[in-house]
Amino acid sequence: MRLEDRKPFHASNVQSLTVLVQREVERRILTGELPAGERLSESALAADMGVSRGPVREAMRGLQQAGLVEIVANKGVVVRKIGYDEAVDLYDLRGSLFGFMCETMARRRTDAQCAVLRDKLGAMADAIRADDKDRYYRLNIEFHAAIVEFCGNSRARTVYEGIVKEMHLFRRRGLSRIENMEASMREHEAIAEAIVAGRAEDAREAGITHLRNGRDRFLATLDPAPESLAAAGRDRALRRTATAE
Amino acid sequence: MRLEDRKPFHASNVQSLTVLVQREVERRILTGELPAGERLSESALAADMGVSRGPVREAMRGLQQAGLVEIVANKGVVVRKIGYDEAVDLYDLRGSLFGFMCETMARRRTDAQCAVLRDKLGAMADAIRADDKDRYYRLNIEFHAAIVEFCGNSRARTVYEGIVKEMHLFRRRGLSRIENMEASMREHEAIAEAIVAGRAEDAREAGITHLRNGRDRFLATLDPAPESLAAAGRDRALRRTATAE
DNA sequence: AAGCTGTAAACTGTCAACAGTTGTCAATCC
DNA sequence: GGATTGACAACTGTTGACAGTTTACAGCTT
Repeated sequence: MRLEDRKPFHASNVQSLTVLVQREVERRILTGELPAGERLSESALAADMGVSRGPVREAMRGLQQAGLVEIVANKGVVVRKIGYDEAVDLYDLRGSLFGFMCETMARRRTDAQCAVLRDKLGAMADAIRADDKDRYYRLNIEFHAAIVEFCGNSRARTVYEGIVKEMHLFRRRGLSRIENMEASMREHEAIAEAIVAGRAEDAREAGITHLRNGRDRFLATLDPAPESLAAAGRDRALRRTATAE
Repeated sequence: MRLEDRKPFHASNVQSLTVLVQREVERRILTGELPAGERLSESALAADMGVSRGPVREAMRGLQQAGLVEIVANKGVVVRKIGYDEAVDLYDLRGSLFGFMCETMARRRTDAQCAVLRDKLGAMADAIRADDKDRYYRLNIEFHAAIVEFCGNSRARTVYEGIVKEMHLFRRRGLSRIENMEASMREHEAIAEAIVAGRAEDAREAGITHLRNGRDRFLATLDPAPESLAAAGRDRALRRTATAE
């Protein structure tokens, strides 16, 4: 499939090859088609996609800034590898940002936005009753996306979405499973309730709590959870040595 | 001055032209040498720095991802222009991040790090006694930088520093002035105290408060402060029309 | 046999040239 | 007179080629 064939034609869809290449490589990384640690050859990518090396190089530069690849001078570019501690840091940062966005949306919410949140919640409750985990997972993503969008802080949104992408670099399994739908649902309800009521501080805490629980649920599924996770005030150098992988 | 002459030679300093160009253009943007809204010509930049257009294009791609420039297909690159509302959003986001970093440092702090904070505070008190605003300003930056570094979350640091850079795109004056050193000092003391004591939640709130106050002090100096700032729950579209500039 | 050295292949960094697009401006038509 | 069209200039998008570096491997030395 040629890159240009993806979307129906429209003037605004005519992008530079750089953008197309960047999007495609990003997709391959996020789907795991290009696993973390993989070394990327410019010429190989260029040949594979039928373009010259220029656009590929530019795309790599963009992906580097986005944190998805690392570029070493005269050696090449590799898909970033994320260790256990770094993943925990990303989870925490993401949680803090999500809390901020919940708080911000609570301050700026409109009735229409609140209605959207309520709709999503209703659909999620339906999914639970039908025991449809896949549908619940999709709605879960939509619920989060709605808050991210409605918070209205576009820079926060960019940063948040970048971090979510980056987190895909850490392991791959488990990311699309929600074991305890009921617990997840209760947390969503708490978030939505606080936002709708305009209780900004409560919304922030509910958002952070939700992601912290999600983090713990996910990390608990990992092989031998390094004890460093629980220990507070732990030394940085020490943690580095305990890096997963 | 040639780009290569900046630093003493070391193997790790041998960077690609792309990196050198990106750094140089970033410097010109942050110093205001290239004002917001300025249109950048690849050929002109390339000629000016004595390189070809390739590295310049790659550097532009990096600066775009960093939020410092905007690239429009087939039209060119312009230094990003930030309006009033966007600046307020950036301040809020930065505050939230700084709070997160204070909180995180409070959890992970070491004695050596606490000693550094105390040293900075002492030096700042000296600067106040000497009524040396410039010195206080430098130390203020160092104090913030220390927290950013000691929080240990490297991704948070990257994001935070990127946002600080981006904020330079909004106006330029006033950014390097601190009117009320005593008030600023008290806030710093509150942050440091909470961190040293390990009171993470207090540290977070002190950090957020500090930046919120800084934001208000700065925004208050702007010409006709749009009333939108004070109004909570304000409509997004309306705010957009009130954009400064 | 283990380690070192030199050579060659492969790849990255950079450049200059070509192709395609956008914007300008003057001439033309209604 | 105003709007439209066409050509020209300037610039961006892309390409292929060349130079310098890294890496792997074969051959040599100890």
